[in-house]
Amino acid sequence: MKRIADSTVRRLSLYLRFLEEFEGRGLATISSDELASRGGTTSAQVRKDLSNFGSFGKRGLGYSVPELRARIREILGLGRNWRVIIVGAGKIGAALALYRGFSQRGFDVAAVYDSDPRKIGTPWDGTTVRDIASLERDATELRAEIAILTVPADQAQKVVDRIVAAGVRAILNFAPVQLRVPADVTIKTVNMAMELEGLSFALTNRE
Amino acid sequence: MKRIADSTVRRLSLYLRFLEEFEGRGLATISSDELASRGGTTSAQVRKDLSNFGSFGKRGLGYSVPELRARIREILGLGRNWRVIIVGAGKIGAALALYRGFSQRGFDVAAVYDSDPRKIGTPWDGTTVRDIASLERDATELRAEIAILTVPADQAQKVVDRIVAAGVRAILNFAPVQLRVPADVTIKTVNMAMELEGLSFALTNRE
DNA sequence: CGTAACTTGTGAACGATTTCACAAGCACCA
DNA sequence: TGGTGCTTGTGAAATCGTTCACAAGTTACG
Repeated sequence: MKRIADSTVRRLSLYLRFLEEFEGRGLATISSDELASRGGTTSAQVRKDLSNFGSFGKRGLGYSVPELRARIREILGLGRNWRVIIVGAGKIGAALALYRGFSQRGFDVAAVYDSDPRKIGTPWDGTTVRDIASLERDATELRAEIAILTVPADQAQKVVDRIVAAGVRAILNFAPVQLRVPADVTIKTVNMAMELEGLSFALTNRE
Repeated sequence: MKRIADSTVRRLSLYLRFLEEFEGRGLATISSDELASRGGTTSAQVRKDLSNFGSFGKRGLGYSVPELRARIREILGLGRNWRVIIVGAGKIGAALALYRGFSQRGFDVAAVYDSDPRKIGTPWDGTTVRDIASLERDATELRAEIAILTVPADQAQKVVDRIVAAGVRAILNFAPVQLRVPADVTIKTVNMAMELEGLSFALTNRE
């Protein structure tokens, strides 16, 4: 399959959100132009993005909202539920676990891990915090596909190696470090400091 | 000034982190190649990034670690402290406020806002939660440059309009919606759902 | 002082992504 | 049925970002 740009995938996510909103309002069809203006892009961009995967619209009419929504869900792999583990039961991990959007969107938190003996065994939103030492041992039981990493920076690489060893092939990293993973593992890093510094740069270098 | 790519700014942040680490270890100089391999990029990329802002290296030798660190800090606008307000005292807001890296890196939390009467007035890490209604009134006192937005999606646009009205020109948005702001306001959106869907796409469309 | 080893800074080539522009398809209506 | 108005899908052009490749500067050393 043709390589798809990361920016395209992000926009598909965005379109999906708008389509859900439009469907909630009972709209039957939508044009690439309406979708574009809602998402801050252009109609040509919307059509190009979609054309990577087929042709879903009707000339002269636009796109059927429910159909396009279904197609994008399928493209993004949201036709099924994913098993997620959260590694690091600190403040950020807790905030994420409580975020309702998660399970609503088909990402089920299967387990939460920590290395702190004071946290291990404590109750956590219907389950209990597990010892990070049992990560590999639990792997066959849980068969998690996605890991969310919220451990301190200095432990992140060590922990991510074990996550990969446990068979997880997609990682969302909140630790403020650059992690190394094998080529067949997808990792996305969300780095607060980097975002803030981007804002600082923008404020400083206004013309 | 020449327009700088977003990707360049993100890499500068990354280089800065490495330089701090190297300086901590007492290294005096570093080559573009070492910096590159540490950050998963190429030496040409490092040099091109830096060349946007001047020439800081010595041919044959590389870059002085302390000097380059100082230069990048200056470029990113980190030579001063920034006043930050957190709008939305929920779980995510709380997790962020407690994140130590913030103040360490020169981003001072000047105030926290919420609209929930049960939260307003409660103590919060040395200050108290303020009523979001007083946002504009507080503006001249606080002179905040950056706002971190962690309110529910359905309130986000309304709140962001008020943040802009209060004179804030840079916003880090955690609400899972696309926000509209005037052209002179910089907004960065961190959207968990979008990141997870990116992982879902990657897992689904492996060749 | 000359040469070898190394590394920067940067035009030019390349590759990827976005925008343009238009033929072709569809619905509606007279 | 033919004409009008609208919107898609997509090559081609333009723009943007990355990689290549090499001249030129610097140090080390005999």
